Amino acid sequence: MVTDFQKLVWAKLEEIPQGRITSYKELARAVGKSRAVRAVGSACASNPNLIEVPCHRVVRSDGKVGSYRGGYKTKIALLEKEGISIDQNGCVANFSNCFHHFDS
DNA sequence: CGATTGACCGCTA
DNA sequence: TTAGCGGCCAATC
Repeated sequence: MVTDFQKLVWAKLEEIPQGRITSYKELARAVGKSRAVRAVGSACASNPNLIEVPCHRVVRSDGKVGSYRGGYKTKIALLEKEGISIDQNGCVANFSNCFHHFDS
């Protein structure tokens, strides 16, 4: 089932330009629920369009890439393909540099 | 319809 | 400074 909340989250994801990333917290704030970070995760976890929707551009606010529906390594591979560098600790190298902030 | 889980965040020890 | 616990919102079983 596709709810309005999910569509809202996915819509925000598409606003992220290529080579940029965002965090679940920022994404939650963008949809008007800054405390619903876990809900955003659930919404993306149920995302049927892993390629169509750039859900791999979403990372944790502490700098780590977090997890991914299609697998941890797959997320890293996609991010590197977008130009994002990931270190051995599973953290985004250019985190602050490539971070995308929403208007809201 | 009620309970549990999950791609998390922030505070406390 | 690092590790652990509780809380939050939605989706899924």
